[in-house]
Amino acid sequence: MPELPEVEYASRVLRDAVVGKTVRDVKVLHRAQRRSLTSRSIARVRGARIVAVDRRGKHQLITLSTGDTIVVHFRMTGDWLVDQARLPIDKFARVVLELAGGGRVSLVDPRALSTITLHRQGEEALPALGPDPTDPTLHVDTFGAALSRRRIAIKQALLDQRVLAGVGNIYAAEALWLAKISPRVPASSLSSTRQARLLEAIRSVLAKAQQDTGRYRDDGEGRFEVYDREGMPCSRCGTLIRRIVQGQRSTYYCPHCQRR
DNA sequence: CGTATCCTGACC
DNA sequence: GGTCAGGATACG
Repeated sequence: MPELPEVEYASRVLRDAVVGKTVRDVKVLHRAQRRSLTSRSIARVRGARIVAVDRRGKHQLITLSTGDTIVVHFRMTGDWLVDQARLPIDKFARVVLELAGGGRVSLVDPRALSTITLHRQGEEALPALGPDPTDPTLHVDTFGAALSRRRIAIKQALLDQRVLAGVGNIYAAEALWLAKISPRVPASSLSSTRQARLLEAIRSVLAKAQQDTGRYRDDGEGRFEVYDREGMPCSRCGTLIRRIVQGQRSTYYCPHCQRR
């Protein structure tokens, strides 16, 4: 469940659970995570107090009293589980933070593709990222300039975190549908009018998702207009939604509303 | 630029 | 048994 709105929600859950607490111990339960979170890193975390939790794009940043920063990325299937250290561990727990006082936060991730890394103070903790689309100071011109430099399909440009941080496969498709833009047109070909319409659509789709996230857990039909709706009618025109593959990711779109 | 790779589970 | 999955990176 992790695109910007879901990660924003998860980071709030984490913040409420850990800020002000001391890390008693860290346990890495899967070899995939051990590659990035070494026993040397764990030794630096143990005993530190958690000062803050922030989000940037799909990354969560945990600031420690030592000045170090833990960066967590959920990739496809990561999430937090907050409970007590005395309870049985979740089947899919990959990394566990045990807190002083008996609290526990588990990084649960069936596919174990999540990453968790430790960065020293002053060291760059994040990869190169474009602005968050939710940042109100982001101006259309900045977004447009980033798009105009890319000849790749607009859908793929939206997935490039250096263009915008936090947009993933679902909301890229949803935003393009809302803006009535074909996922296959070159990013650089969008007029400034369409650039503006697209940024607005992205913001709208993310804001709506943010409202829904956490409020109704998951379930659900009817959450998306095009994503995972191949062969179903477009809610605007009735044309059947189509699925194509771009950069090894599924793209869903309405071939009528989203012509080039 | 496209392609393979990291993992595991769900589903056909 | 094969395919697909809300992500990103390393490679040729």
